[in-house]
Amino acid sequence: MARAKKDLTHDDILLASTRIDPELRRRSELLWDDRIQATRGPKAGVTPDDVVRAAVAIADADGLSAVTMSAVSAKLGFTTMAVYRYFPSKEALYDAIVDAGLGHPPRFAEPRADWRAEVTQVALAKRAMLCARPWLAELPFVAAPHGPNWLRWLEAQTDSLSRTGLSAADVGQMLSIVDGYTRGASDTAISLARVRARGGSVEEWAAAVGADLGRAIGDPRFPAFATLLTTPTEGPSRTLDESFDFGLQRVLDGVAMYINASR
Amino acid sequence: MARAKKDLTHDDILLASTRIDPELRRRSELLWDDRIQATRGPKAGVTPDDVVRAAVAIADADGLSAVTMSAVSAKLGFTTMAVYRYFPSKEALYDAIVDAGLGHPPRFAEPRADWRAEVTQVALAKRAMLCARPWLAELPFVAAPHGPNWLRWLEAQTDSLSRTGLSAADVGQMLSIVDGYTRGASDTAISLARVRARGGSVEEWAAAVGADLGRAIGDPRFPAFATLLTTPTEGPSRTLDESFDFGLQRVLDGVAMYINASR
DNA sequence: TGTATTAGTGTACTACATACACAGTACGTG
DNA sequence: CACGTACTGTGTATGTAGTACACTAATACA
Repeated sequence: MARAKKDLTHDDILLASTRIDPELRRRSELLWDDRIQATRGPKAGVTPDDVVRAAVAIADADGLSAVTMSAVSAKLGFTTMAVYRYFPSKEALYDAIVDAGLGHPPRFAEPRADWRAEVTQVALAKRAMLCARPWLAELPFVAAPHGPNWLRWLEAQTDSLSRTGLSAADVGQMLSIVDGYTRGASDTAISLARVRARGGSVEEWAAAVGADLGRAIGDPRFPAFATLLTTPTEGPSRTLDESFDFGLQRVLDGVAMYINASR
Repeated sequence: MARAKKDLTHDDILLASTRIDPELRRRSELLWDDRIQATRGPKAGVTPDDVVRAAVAIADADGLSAVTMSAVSAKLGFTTMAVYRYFPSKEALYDAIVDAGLGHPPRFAEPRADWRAEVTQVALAKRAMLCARPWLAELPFVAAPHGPNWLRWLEAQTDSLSRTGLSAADVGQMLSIVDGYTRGASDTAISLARVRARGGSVEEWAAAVGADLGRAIGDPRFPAFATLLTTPTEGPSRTLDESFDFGLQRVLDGVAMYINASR
């Protein structure tokens, strides 16, 4: 079957080097380039990293919407426009706080464990990181420039998955499965973490979510889901974390099945 | 092991009915209540649905950031404040366009297919829907009130998964696995769709993403990922869609394995 | 000792969400 | 049938935020 021209393969993505939007390129460079120390002029009072730290602190304390250019400047003791000396736009600053907020993945213990234990470890750590900084999930990950910390997480998972003996293409595929599940299935916990971060109670959050889902009960349009909600659970109910881990193991069962079949 | 008090189980989420933030409750009601037709006063020029349609059209055409209260009003031929007669805040309007944007899941053919085929069908449809309206993914799904269309998608997946004979709790678990993967693993395609929607070319997007990932090559911090990028693919490379479907099948392998073990 | 360069300031402009008071309209009751 | 009431859309105003631009002051190099 002929492949339509616009059906991009993963390989195509890497033959870059064509003209990139100069603004995007600039934003990306700010995440990677060791900034050149200016020689003339007054000494800078702070470093770009100080700016990022201030912005992250604000996001941690009061959520992403509190991270305004003037709030960051004020935190540093400057007037609003000062931040523009370090980041040309709010978007560029946001790129930087995302990468800073991601932090580092866990380091693997030596001697190395098997791939499955390691992949689980990183996935749980990533989920925990997202819950610790729920504002990260408010930003589009893929659309924005990728910084070094973003790659650190990819590297960790790639490293573990490479130990399976799969081909490079298959490793990439398994990576996207695990990471897709990790990010997608963390949404509920992240939403709870966000409410908590703003001082809301768990009960409040549960009430709001439960009330909306509960509308299914008695509504003829949602019979199966209503049954799901009203059937009492046999045995102990899982916490959100246990539920995530259980699901992860089912996903990894599928991954393992493919690995075994590939040998 | 004793469970800490704050470790919420899925069951706890449903014993709602305690005090809910009145603003949230109001926003939720706007998604569900059949609006009471006012008897006195001038006749409304448009319905709330018209407002939502106008807003969705703007989002489809120019992205979420173009959906401002004045843009929506202008599209309807009104001045800015008119929209506030229909939705008390921009957030409430956003709730409504999210639910409208979700649309309906595909209807299952009769006679019904097996659960796996149906789950695949809905997952692919959901991904296609998200790519068709990439602005949906910019909004926090879980945090916002859930409208009827949101439940329709849940209902479809629940319905299929219920045919497996699993317990209600397990159906819910499998649901969150499949939906987690579906949303998480659609990110890349959504990001591409967003660029396309704004008139950007595929090459442009690929160049930007590829350039950032390509920084791993030659960087000693990312050896495994660099290898992943530089190893030539044997055989045909997958498109993004094929890749998603392949991953989904691996996830469903894991789900099926659990189902078989549960019998 | 200039002179180019740069850090932070001050001011101003724009876009946007939204509060509030108002004008006109149409129903329902006396 | 008239009047009050409730409701729709308007006009105006305010606060917040992002950011352009010109300015002042500081610093190192020629």
